[in-house]
Amino acid sequence: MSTHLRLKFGQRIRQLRLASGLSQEEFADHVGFARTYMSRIETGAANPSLDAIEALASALNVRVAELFHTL
Amino acid sequence: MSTHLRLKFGQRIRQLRLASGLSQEEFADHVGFARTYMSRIETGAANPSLDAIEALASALNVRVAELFHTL
DNA sequence: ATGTGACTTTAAGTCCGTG
DNA sequence: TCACGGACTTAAAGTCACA
Repeated sequence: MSTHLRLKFGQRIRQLRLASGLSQEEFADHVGFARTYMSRIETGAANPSLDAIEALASALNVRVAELFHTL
Repeated sequence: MSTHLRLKFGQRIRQLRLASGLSQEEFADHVGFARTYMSRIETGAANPSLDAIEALASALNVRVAELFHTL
């Protein structure tokens, strides 16, 4: 039940989102997610599906594998 | 709505599961999933969560990033 | 040994708000 | 601008029967 990965994943998403210069809400709109859901993803509270992970990677212009390289 | 990734992900899981010499049912037991759910994952019908993906990687003794390297 | 349909239970994901 | 909560709605997760 390790929430490690969710936490690290969220931190990674935030890192890349900040690098893109977007606010959480702007980015959420871009991905097509609710802003509250983006918050929960970045804080590690959410457990996103593969489709959701793919949407995040796509919005960040990186491949899914790159989201996990550092973890 | 691209199911591409789910399909490719399922194929990758099946590839690694077969390489380990386990049947779908044996592997499902090892991961802690229902056999029918494993079938859906491998066929791309299921949209597994990050926690589920982590459990699969763990059972296969690979890092999550490795599951996505080839996709 | 695997895929699928029909089903129930749990959690993902949305939308309203607050500090 | 973001974290967090409550009350939703939709889909993931798991069970069972059958081909």
